[in-house]
Amino acid sequence: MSDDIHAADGRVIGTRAQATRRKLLDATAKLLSEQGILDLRVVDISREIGTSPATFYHYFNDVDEAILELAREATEDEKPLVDHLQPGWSAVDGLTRAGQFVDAYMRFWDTHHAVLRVRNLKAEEGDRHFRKVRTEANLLLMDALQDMIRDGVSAGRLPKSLDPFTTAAAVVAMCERLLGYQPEMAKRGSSKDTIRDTLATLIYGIITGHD
Amino acid sequence: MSDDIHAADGRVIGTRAQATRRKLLDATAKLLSEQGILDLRVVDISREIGTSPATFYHYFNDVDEAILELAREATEDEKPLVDHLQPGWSAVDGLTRAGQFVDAYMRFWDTHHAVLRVRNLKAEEGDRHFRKVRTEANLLLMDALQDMIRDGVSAGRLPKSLDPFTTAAAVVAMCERLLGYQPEMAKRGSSKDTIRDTLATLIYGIITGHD
DNA sequence: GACGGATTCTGACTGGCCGTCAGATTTTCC
DNA sequence: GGAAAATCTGACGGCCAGTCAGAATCCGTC
Repeated sequence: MSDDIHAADGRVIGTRAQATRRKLLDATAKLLSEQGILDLRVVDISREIGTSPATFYHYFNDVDEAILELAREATEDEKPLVDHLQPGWSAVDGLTRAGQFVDAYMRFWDTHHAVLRVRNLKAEEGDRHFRKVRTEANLLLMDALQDMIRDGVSAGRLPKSLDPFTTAAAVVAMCERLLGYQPEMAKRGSSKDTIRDTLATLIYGIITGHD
Repeated sequence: MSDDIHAADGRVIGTRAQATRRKLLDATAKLLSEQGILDLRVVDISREIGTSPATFYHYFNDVDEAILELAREATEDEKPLVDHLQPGWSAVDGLTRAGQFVDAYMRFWDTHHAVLRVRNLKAEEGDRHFRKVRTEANLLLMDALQDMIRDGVSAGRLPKSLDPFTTAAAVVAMCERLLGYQPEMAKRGSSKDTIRDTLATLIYGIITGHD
């Protein structure tokens, strides 16, 4: 597989075209976070960069394809988060490290939440491509988490009824979804810092079995 | 506020109309779980019950309004779950009780996931009505969870850095989202039972501070 | 510096869905 | 049986998706 960038018809494209494609992707991301997927129209995306819908369809077969590309880019930004999830969180520094992971995750979420929302919707509605992208992204974190959890179980700090893979998934699930609640929680008195500290404490507890 | 059922123009409707409205709601729910929100068309909903789009618009101003109603109905089905979340989970029976809660939650989710998915999407995209419905539904469980968590914190079984409200939100978040991962996890070897047991163990641990 | 082929872009069109409204049909009640 | 109320729908204007033929631009070559 090559890294060349293709138009919708599969042809490799030059630098001018690459710039147009990039502008279309950026406009898609912008409108997605401003208006949401249900009101996203190709006309608007095109207008946003001063071109016509036909141009959009020159680069993408449909809107999904553009969003899928944005979701892949989000996955790239998720990769560095794994660095925070290396085995060996101790009773001394574990909570601090969990906090650092949560900080990084929150930044990642802030940047990409509009796209991730659609990725998750389409994945849950059964779209094959979005499922694949989501699963790959989640496995990045889950593989690392799984190892740490397995350590905790075999050291007897965590109950044997915890399946490491499922627990890892639960941790990712908790992070993802809790941040989705943020705006409503803010209204009821949970500040960003409270969320951060609570999430870090929970993750630290779940993963290591320390309290 | 009365319990009378209204058409889109606000007039109270009779029994024949109520039956039509109900059929439209059922058809909406059916197509929502079959095709997803992005491909949901009013024409299809109407055709499903052998009527015309104009009839749909007689009862709902738009598709959102119908889905909002379905989301409210889901909330009704969520209320009984609170019974499982009464303080006093002990080291002896706590895990069993957590398991019963998870069982009930999984049944609830199975029934309503297509609607809940849209409710959550719209809520996260900032729709006021869907936010309200989601918040109210979540608070049902969170209020009960919060009390249990507060008990755990004041008894010293849970760390003080856990904010009870945020922790309650995290538990709900974990349940909701993890079940969304189910199909993909099944492919990687996490059976429904594994998910159930792991989730129960996690909830039991988070809420009570026992391991 | 202008010519020709390759690349990139777009105007204009078809088809389909949304949402409305006037009026047809059915029910209710006297 | 007939008038009034309730319920339903055919038909239409407007808007957006997606396509295609051809216009505009770019780039290497002489």
